[in-house]
Amino acid sequence: MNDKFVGALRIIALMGGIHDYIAISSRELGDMLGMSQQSASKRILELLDKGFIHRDLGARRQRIKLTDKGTDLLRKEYLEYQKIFEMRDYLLIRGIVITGMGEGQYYVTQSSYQEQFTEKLGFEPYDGTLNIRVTPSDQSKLDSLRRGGGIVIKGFEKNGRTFGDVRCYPARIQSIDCAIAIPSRSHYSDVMEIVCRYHLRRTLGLKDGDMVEVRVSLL
Amino acid sequence: MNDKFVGALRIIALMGGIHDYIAISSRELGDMLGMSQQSASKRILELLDKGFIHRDLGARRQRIKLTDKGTDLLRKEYLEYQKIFEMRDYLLIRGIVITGMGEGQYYVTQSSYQEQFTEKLGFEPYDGTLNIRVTPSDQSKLDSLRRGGGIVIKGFEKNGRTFGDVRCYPARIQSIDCAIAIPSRSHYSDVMEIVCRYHLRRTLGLKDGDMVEVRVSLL
DNA sequence: ATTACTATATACCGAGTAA
DNA sequence: TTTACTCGGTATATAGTAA
Repeated sequence: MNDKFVGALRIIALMGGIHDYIAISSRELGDMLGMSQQSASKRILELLDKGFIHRDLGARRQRIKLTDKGTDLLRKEYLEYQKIFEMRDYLLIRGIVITGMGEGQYYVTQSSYQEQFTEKLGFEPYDGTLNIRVTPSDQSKLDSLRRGGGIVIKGFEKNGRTFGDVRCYPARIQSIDCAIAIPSRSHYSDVMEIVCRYHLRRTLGLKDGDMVEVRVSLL
Repeated sequence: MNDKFVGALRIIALMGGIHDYIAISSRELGDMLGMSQQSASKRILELLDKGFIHRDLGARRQRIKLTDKGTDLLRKEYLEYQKIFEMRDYLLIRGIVITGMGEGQYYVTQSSYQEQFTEKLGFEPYDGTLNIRVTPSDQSKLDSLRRGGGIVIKGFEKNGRTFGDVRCYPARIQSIDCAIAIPSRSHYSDVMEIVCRYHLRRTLGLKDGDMVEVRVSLL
C-alpha cells in the first residue's frame, strides 16, 4: 500500500529532511531512487497528496521536509525491523536501577490511573515505580516506544491539576510481569518507569546501580 | 530495485522465516500484503528466482525460509532506519579533552547564570567547565547548534561589564547528565564547553587528550 | 483445500516537451 | 536551469481456471 512511498521518504529523511527543510531536486531524488526525473517529480506530488511531506516550492529549488505522518510511517517500519532483528515480539532494554524523584509514586496512587491500570494491564500496581536509567545504546528503542503504540491510560483533571495520558507497554523483568509507563507529554529523558503488582526492589532484591534487562512486549 | 521484495521478505521474517522454515500459503501471504493469491504466488516465484528464499514445496503446504541473501537485504534496510532515527533526537559529537583558559569557570560562577542553570537545566553546576576540542568532522554539528534552538540563559550587566546570552543543550557523557553551553556572541570556535553538576574530570577520570563522546539532545 | 498458468486490465515509467 | 504535463510502451496485478 504505502510500500512505494517509503523509499523516497527514507532518502529524504536520511538527507536531513526529518529535522528540517532540505533542498532536493526531482532529478537528485530520481537518481538516488534509480528512476527518472519525471517519475521522481510525480512521486513527490503523490507524497504531498498523501500528506507525508511538506514542500516549499521556491523559484529555483524546492525544499522538502517530512510531516509527522511521514515520520510516523518510517518509525512504524523501523519498529517492524526491530521486531525482526531484536526479538520476535519483544524489545530488550537494558539499564541500571536508580532512585526517582517520587513522581511515579504520586501518579500511581491516583485512583483514576490505578483503576485503568487494573483494567487494562490486568494487575493492581504497587504504589511506587521502579526507575531505570536506560543505557545509551538502547535509548533509541525507548524513543520508539515513546512515539506510538502501546496501551493508553487516559489522563484526567483533579483539583485544577491536569494529569496527562500515560502510554504503557506490558513487560517482564526476570519473568515477573510488569509494565513500563511513559507519560505522553514527557520531555527528553533516559529514565524508564516500571509499574508492577509487587515491590520490585524487594521482590528481586534490587538496589541502586544494579543492571536489569526489561523485555518489553510490542503487543 | 529490490523495493518490491522487502515487503514480502519482512512478513516471512516476522512469521519466523528468518530462523527456520515456516508454513505459509500464497493466499495468506497475499492477504498480509494486501494482494491476490495469484500475485503472492508470483512474488514467491520471483523471490525464489532472486535467491532471497528457500522453499520446500510439500504436497499440501509450502514451507519457506529466508536465505542469507534475503536476511542481508533486510538487515541493510534495518541499518538505514537506524541511521535515520539514531540521528533524529540526538547529535553525537566527538572530541578530545583540553584545558581551557578559565573563562568557563568565570562565567559559571556568576550568580545570575548559576540561578538560571539551576532553574532551566535542573542541576546546580560545578564551578568549572569541561573543554572539548571537537573533531573536525563533527564541527558542522557544533555549528548547527550555534545557529539556534536550545535553552537560552539570559545575559546581564554587572560592574559595567556585559555578559551575553548563553545557549544550552541538555547532553550526556557516558550517561552522566550535563549540558553544553555556547555563548551567543561566540566567534567561530572548535571548542565546546560542558557544564555539569559534577567535576567531570574527576568523576570520569578524564585527562587532557582523552577522547570523549557527547550525546546532545535536540529536545 | 493447494500452486501457478494464461489472458486481460491496470498501474507505472520515462521520453518529449511546456512553462 | 527548474517542475510537471501528456502519451505511449512496459511491467505488474487480477480473474478465470487447470492440475
